Amino acid sequence: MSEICLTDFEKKVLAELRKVPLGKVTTYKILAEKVKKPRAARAVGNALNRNPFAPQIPCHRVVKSNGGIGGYAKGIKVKISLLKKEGVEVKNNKIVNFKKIIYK
DNA sequence: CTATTGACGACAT
DNA sequence: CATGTCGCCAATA
Repeated sequence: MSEICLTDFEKKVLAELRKVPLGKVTTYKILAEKVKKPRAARAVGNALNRNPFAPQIPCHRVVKSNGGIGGYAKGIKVKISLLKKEGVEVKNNKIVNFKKIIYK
């Protein structure tokens, strides 16, 4: 029954996303580099958007390279709430101490 | 195959 | 620091 409904690209992105520890965040660009496609930050965002594993995988821990929140399929508000719940401070749609909690 | 779209990034102004 | 423009990549029609 376990049939792949995702492309290789998406599977790789999700696999790396799982490694992000709680209380930390990563970026679309870093994720793209992890899948050996450093210029595919945009495609990474698309992959997460289409990703059927919404809360199962920490999609909400992915933010923009400049510390911005980015987007979220269920709404940016929910994304911020989840981050705060995990101890990540968010102010004016930006990650506080971004460089200190970023996971590479 | 081409065109369009989108949870992006870097740079210019 | 805010906004606009261009480039980049994968998925979809």
